[in-house]
Amino acid sequence: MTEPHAPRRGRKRSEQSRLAILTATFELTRDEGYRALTVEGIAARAGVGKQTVYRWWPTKADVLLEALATKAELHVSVADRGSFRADLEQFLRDSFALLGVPGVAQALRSLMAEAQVDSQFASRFREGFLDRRRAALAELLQRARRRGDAPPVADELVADVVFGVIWYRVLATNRPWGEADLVALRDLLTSTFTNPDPSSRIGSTHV
Amino acid sequence: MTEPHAPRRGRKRSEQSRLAILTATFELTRDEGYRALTVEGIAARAGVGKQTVYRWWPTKADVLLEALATKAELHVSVADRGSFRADLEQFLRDSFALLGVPGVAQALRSLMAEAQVDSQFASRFREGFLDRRRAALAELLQRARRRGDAPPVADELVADVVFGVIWYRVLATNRPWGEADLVALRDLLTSTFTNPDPSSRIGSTHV
DNA sequence: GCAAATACGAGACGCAGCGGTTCGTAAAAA
DNA sequence: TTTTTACGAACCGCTGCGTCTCGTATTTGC
Repeated sequence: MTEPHAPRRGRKRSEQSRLAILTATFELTRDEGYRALTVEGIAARAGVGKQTVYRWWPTKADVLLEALATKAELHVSVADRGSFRADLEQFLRDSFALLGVPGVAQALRSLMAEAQVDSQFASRFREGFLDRRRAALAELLQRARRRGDAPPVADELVADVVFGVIWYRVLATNRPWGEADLVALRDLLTSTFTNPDPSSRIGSTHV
Repeated sequence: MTEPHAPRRGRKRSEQSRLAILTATFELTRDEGYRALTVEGIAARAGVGKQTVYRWWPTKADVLLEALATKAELHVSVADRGSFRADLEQFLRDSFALLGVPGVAQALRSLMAEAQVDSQFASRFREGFLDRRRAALAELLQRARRRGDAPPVADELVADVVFGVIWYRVLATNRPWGEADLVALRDLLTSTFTNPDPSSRIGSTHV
């Protein structure tokens, strides 16, 4: 994600400095907030020159993105649990657990905020995080389609609902998660339902 | 929202300057992006002293929040359309239309981003925007409960899904809205469910 | 072993924007 | 008419950005 270099001669990149930068960035964001995160602060805390940060990362948000990947296990289990219902439940459980790790929610909020203001970083954030999560859920859905127990809803909508609810609560409300939330969301997306008014399809703006 | 003053004597607040500031702020954000929005730039464009901005608003985000309320009709229709299904459809239609107004989506993304980084502003953003929208939807849901056609899902979850999907698409994907999105979301939330596995209520962590 | 190449920590630079202050002036109420 | 408040304009010190330049350390190619 950060290695466009393939040096042939000369001193090698210091892995120690790299890790010190990532750790300092993650901890500073967690403890002081993203607003207080500065490149100079990162360098000072990591015992590193500013240029060493600028040499390897385009913005401090990119440092935080990599720090997040390093500090927290972002892997979501895609193990087959027999049914889409169980797979989805585990996916949600993993996601909530990740958000419960100190600093992770803070980092994610900061990254999403930065993505709103820096469109270049937004692309990298999508590729480096958002799209990967979406791909993981898509894998569960494809397996469900094969199995025949996929929800009667477009995959895209399922993903929008899952990630929409999670992100909205993180960004806008900050309500903590409970087991009830998990069950409710799982049940909403794994129930067979019948449309009470099949005639009201597209275009009926009014009653 | 911005009037903590109740002046008794002396020159009155200039309504012309106030509007010039709001217009400049909205247009600068729409055309140049929130990153390029500075208090000095607002003042220059509005033909106003910097202090006139600082006197009435705590941060530039608060100016933008008020500008949004001034420039776009934020009112969501809560007119009774006979069924929750129709009410929800209209709510979504209004929301999509609002997001289609040039500059509005940009402003909302900027405000949400700022709220992630400034917790004081986050409170004001919630009170001044997020909570109002949620209250409007809650009104539709209460009416549906009275009528008996509310969805078989907790009101809070309905709100999380509606706003979650909308915000997630605005913040994370930026996919445009189509009629199909509206129908899909409406149908997801206004269908009768049958849970395929009623025994798996709370607590069944595994299959 | 030596030279070229590259990364390192440290610190300097000019720049932009912040948030606050001080002008002299304009308007509105007592 | 005096007092009070808001106004546009300009200035201040400060912080952080992003770049650049040191002298030094480390690694590969010759």
